[in-house]
Amino acid sequence: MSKPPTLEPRRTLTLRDVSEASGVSEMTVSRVLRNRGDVSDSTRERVQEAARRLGYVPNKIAGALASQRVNLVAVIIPSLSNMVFPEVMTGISDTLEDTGLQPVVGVTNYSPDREESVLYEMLSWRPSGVIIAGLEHTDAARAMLAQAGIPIVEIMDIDGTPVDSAVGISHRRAGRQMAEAIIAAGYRNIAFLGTMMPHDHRARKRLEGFEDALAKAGLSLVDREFYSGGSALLKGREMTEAVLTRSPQVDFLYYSNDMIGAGGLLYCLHKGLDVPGQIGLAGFNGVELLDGLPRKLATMDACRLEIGRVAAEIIAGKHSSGTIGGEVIELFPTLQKGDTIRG
Amino acid sequence: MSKPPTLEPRRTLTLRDVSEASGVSEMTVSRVLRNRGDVSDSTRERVQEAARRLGYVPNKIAGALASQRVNLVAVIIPSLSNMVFPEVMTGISDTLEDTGLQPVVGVTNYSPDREESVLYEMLSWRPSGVIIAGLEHTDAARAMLAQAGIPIVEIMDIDGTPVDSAVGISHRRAGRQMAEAIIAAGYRNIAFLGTMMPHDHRARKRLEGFEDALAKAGLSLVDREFYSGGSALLKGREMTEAVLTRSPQVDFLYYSNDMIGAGGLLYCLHKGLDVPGQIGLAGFNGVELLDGLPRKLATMDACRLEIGRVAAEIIAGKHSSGTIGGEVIELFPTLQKGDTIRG
DNA sequence: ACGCATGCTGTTACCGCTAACATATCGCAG
DNA sequence: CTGCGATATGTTAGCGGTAACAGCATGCGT
Repeated sequence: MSKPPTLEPRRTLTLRDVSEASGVSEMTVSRVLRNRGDVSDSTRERVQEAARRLGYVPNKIAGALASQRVNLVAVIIPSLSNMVFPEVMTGISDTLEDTGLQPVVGVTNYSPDREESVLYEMLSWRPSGVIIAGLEHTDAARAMLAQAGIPIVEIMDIDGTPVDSAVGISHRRAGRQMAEAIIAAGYRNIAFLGTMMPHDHRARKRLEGFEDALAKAGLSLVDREFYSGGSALLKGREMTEAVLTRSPQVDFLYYSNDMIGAGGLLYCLHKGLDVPGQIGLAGFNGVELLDGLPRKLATMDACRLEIGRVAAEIIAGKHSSGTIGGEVIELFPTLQKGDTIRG
Repeated sequence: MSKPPTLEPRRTLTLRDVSEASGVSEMTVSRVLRNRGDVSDSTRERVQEAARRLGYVPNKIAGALASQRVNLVAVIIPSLSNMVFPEVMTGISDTLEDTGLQPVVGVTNYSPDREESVLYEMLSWRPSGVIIAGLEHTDAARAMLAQAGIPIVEIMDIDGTPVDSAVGISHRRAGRQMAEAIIAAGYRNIAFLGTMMPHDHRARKRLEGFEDALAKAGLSLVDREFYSGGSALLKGREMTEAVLTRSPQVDFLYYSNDMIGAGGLLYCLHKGLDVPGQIGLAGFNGVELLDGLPRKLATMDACRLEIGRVAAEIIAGKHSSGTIGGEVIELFPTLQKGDTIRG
């Protein structure tokens, strides 16, 4: 590596360097760079020129320590690889865009312990707020959240007691609604296919709501199949084959997410089954992927974008409601029957 | 909100609080909490107990300023929603796991200006290293990277000149290889379908390599179709229909990514076309999704996990090669012919 | 007995920046 | 001319930790 043609980067620059280069005090440089307080136009220009020429990048660590203000928002989610959280992130980023706040992502892989340590790590950077998925946390994590003294928003789920605020949907209700729609369409031999992850509380709650509604109609699941890991599309295919082989009487397949539902749908179509006449299917999430499938899978959208948007608004303090903290905002997903529930 | 039953969190705790609560100096508390230096067992326990009881969370801002050490690695990528970067992230996280380093993600949405400002923002937190996608950056961004005085790893692509280190594949070569395989299989009327994004340099380079190889065989693309935004699966379907309608003689469809390729494949199968006899298809990336498709799409994996792993190793300073900075590491993707190229 | 390494704890001086206050300088009403 | 508010800049004192070094026992070889 040849050294760059300009100034060699001997050590990192400080305000003092810019101050010396422009002949004013550090304080004035600080004011110019933060665009705060009164500075004469001539000084401002001189300082900006010097900063640009030197390639000065301010040290936010020192700035944050001195000002006791950090423009970071901790976002803690279980995973990035399943289409749902990236969209929540989009909602958050878009809303935070013009607030000066910046999201910082931490991933837990659905492990409560990992969540706890990620949270600890992020809190030690003293963020302005925390957005965290789910209502289930370790006792220690809950205590940290409560003590942090900053706005906390638990997202995705509202079936439980939040530490501070919550934005999400009722997964129990979502499961119930889907069951009711399926029953109303005349299906009676219903199977469930989903994740095995013991820590996917939202999938669990949907199943609970689903079974409640079945029970109310005097029905119960005729079969169930669980998976973990691997290609969701492929798993959906394999699980569907397993269920249909084991329980040929099944006339409806309820999947815990759209990806495995899509796999199941492809399998059924491949087998030449009559969908939705002979057999119906439904997933959950309303992922965009489904638009490209040969037939549209029934699903419920999880209001992901909206959840991100509202959570960010609460943190940024610009959410409509005037109350300070402690609100639970329920969003209502719409059921899209697609082409895989008859009627 | 009722106040928690224990101590009210009046203000955030400092080392001093723990120090007073345990009757030792702040320095000793600091030593205990960082597990550094010699501390007697009895003192250690007393301090830990106090810290735990108070719910003390250290202030890394102050710590970083004092120690001039920050355990963060900036990771700057164009997007999170397309399956490829999440997997790179996994490689990075896994490798950084036991180094004490922590990745922090910034997303640019394929905008060079946004990349520049995200980079500026992250550098102002003085990270220990930067992992950034691609070799194309604004002049200002390149200057910042060069001046930062920390290890920089540009990932995904090696067709160009890196600021410091680079880990990736040659997309030009990848395009060329795929073209050669297609020609060898006897296809002659080849169309390209891909993103229009002017800033997806890697897709562009693949296409360039692809066309080079075609030209060398005396061929050229008989049609091309571009898209941007929307559901990739659906777009693949629509574009494929458009191309096949417009240019019925086409016997091979080369897609710039697997997702649109999958859409195209589903369309072809739906239309009852003979794949790969009558028409062949290929994508790029080797995404796991493909495993669930009725037929396996030909593709080339982009070595995503490996790229993340190696990049993180370089930052962590534990990469095999003894050299200090400035290395270009080329990875070699394998071509998977799947079921959509004949022969 | 002495010297010296070793274990444990405390003291001091910053890290780079900003809040708060102090200090010019100037225009202009009284 | 005086006084006072606005404008523009500088000075001081931290923010909450940690590096570096300074005590002060204690143990041990000689």
